[in-house]
Amino acid sequence: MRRAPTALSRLDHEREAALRDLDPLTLTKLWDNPCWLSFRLNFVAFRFNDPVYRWIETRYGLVRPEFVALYAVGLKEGVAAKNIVSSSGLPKNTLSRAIQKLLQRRLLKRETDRDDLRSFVLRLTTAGRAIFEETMPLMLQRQSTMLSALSEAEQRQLCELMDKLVIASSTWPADLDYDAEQQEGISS
Amino acid sequence: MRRAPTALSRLDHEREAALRDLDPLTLTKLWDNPCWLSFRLNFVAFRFNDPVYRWIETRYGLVRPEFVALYAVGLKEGVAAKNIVSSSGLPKNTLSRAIQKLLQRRLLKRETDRDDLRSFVLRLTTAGRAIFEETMPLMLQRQSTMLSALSEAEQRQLCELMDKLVIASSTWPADLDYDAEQQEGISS
DNA sequence: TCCTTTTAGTTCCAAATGGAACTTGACGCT
DNA sequence: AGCGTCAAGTTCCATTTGGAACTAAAAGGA
Repeated sequence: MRRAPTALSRLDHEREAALRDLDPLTLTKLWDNPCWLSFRLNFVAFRFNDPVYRWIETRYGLVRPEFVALYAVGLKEGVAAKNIVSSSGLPKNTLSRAIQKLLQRRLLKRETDRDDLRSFVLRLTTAGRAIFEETMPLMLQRQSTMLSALSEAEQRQLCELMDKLVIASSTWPADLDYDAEQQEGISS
Repeated sequence: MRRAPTALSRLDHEREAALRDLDPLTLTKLWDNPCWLSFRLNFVAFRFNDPVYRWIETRYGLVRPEFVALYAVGLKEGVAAKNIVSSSGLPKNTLSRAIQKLLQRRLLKRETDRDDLRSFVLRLTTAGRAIFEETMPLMLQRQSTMLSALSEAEQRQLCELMDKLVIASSTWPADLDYDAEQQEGISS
């Protein structure tokens, strides 16, 4: 079976420590798995998401889609639900409900968009912004905890490589069988 | 507001194309977001996961946790449910159900572990392995589509950087407020 | 050895989820 | 202007989810 480019390399101290702490199946998924990219991405993303969302849920009683919405509005006042939908990948009814909840709790306010009467412009209330600003430093702290294994240069590299992927992503087919058709030259 | 290390750099052609295709909020989350790491990770991971799981669901009628289990057993015959739980982050009852479904559909078989009578050893049936082997090339194709934006050297770099993060992950606190305590020197 | 604590996996049930249909407004075409 | 199509957001409802309690087996003490 094909392996990840780093398989079996660098069997040093850190690696040994990791071998002890991680489940054997995790090790297989990491170093004996042809699909190395997705597992690493999901694994590292999960190590960020899980503590963050658990903390936010216990601290503020906001579930994931609710915080996604609040965070989005915090980053960019005046967005509409549709923007949050397409930037988050969550279904639009889930976000509709999340926004309703945030409106009820007065963490968000909205006014109809005068240019498109179907749409609403979302803003944070003072209470909403307070949560956003309280949370941000914790998330940044988590990020820097995670990045502390890398040098400054490596952090910049990682950022650039991920950027390239994101930028290229608009050219990736939305469907898997389309990827395969491209490869095999099937046109039907 | 702080920005990602790559913010405003490299405003070249690819970047312009991406600016056109992506939602404005997505651009903010990418290049005007102090938490650049998590958004990039989640974004790229989603671009892999979403087509893959949709395809598997329509093709085989397997939902995500079911395929997670099948794939795990495919990678490493003889694992137990607990291994899949700790390597996937899914709750154990969800995986219990997924495995039941796979057993019913005869994609998986299991025997009690003679060393631990609480536990079961899982294996793929022929039908299960067929799905695993049919799916793998498509996932690899998706992976190489995604990586095609990077040179060979960059791909190796990315793999190594993600490896470092994964290896370091065992030292990251499980809880967010613990991260913060570390930073602020709170001991209670 | 007996007893407490932990662990693997299952079951229960209230809550979240997400596909699909729906409502209302915008856009395009003739 | 009139009409068909598309888009933003909501509602409906069957399904999935996941926390918590549970069962049974293993591990850890004293």
